[in-house]
Amino acid sequence: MMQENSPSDPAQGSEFRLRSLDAYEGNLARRTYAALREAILTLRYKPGEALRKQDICATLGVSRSPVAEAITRLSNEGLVDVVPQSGTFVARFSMEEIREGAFLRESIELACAELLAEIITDEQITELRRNLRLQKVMVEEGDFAEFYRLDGEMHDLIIGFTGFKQLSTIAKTGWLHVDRARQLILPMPGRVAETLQEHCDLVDAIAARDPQTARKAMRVHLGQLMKSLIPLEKTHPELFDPS
Amino acid sequence: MMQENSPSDPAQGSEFRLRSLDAYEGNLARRTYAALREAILTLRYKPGEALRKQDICATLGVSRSPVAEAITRLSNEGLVDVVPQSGTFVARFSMEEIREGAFLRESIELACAELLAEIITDEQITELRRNLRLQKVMVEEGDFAEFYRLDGEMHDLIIGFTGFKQLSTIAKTGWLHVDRARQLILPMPGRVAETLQEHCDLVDAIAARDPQTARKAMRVHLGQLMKSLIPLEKTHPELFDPS
DNA sequence: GCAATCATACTAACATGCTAGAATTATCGA
DNA sequence: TCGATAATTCTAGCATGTTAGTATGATTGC
Repeated sequence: MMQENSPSDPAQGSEFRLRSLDAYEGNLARRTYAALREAILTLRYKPGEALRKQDICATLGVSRSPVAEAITRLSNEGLVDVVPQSGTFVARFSMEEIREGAFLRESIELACAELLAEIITDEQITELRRNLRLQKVMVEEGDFAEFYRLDGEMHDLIIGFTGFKQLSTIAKTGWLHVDRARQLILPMPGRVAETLQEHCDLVDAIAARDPQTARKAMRVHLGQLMKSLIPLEKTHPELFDPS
Repeated sequence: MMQENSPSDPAQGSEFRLRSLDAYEGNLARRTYAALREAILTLRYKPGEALRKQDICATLGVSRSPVAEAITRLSNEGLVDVVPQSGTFVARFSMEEIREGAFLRESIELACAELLAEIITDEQITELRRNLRLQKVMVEEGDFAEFYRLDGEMHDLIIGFTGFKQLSTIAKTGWLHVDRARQLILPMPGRVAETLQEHCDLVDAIAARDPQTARKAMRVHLGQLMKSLIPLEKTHPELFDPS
């Protein structure tokens, strides 16, 4: 199978793309997984690119076992494609998968919002509003990276308030593909401000214990996001699955 | 860590519990995973029991590598608990996890039902009704195993009709814990008939393109199921997580 | 008889050797 | 020059050796 790793590539070769395993915790396999995952999600490994086990082993200073286990996990999440007896390749974007991830997260969060309408406490609402205030500051300061971190944290809070432990992980796993694609769009101050407003609307609806409105707010929010992602398939066709 | 594998156990020891790998497909690791998974879900391996890698290797006739990989995957799904440097144990039931699995599936299916209200085709509705007729036959014949298989198939159909490919897998993964616990309750003809009726209500609502009613039907359906599961924690305390 | 200590037998985790098959490159023939 | 074929060099997958840490059971000291 041809996987077109353009040979004339600027040979970003030797691995400056993986953070040291010290940055993570757990056993070697888990840390290797975390390092690879981060590199893939931040596009330091490009979609379609081949993953060279030997290089990874050398760079991280571990044997093939933990690397193999890490790759298995990445394969389960759909971040890499394993071709038997041939090679492992960073998965290309697929608009279908992106839609699916967004749909999954919407499903889960809508259900959570609905549940929360009955059980959310005032302290929890306060925590959400505190997060929103920080988001506002980051928008004003133009610190988009931190804004997106807070964005993720807010969604985590909403899901976590239901008391379910695994749900957030599942929602995030589906969200992976969306997150990776989002790396490609430069944050535009105007759009970020809109996003913040959408977050406020969502939290307002939850705080008002109004699941119907929360539903609509979530719908709008994700709809806007998808609208910004769809053009990517035209502007970066080489990163997308030929479908 | 003490895991109390009562030593005076009737030594169901030597492995008659794993089906031959021939019954599955994929590479050895995947087949080993499938075999173990099936044995755990059908309670041939009991919650809390230690998983002996060596026995598994000997029974299946494979080396430790594929077994290790299989166990890693089971661990990710929460079906086994790995204790570093000590052992691997079949996860005990946890009512919290069961609730969570049910909630996840409900979330996904509700969202799917809502989406389907707009896009479902007549052919798809026909397929659902065909499945329901078969369910009815199985209830009448008392073939509960086949009824539950059709049950699962129906849910798969509903999710599959949205066109999303991975969603069904995710819903099923969450549902694992529910399914395993369900093995403990003997199917009562009366309850099974009720279940069938609930399925009919759900499909009717979807066919009528009425997401609100589908919502309620799903709620009722899963609520009934949970009601039958909750007593298990009292009747089989040894299989549950001390929580 | 009982508690603390030590030896033993397990385990998960990791490292590494080997094999079959795929992709690439080199070689050869026209 | 070009196309087919053969050799080489990759890979994933599997088997197995090694190590460090845990639990268990025996032994000892009281």
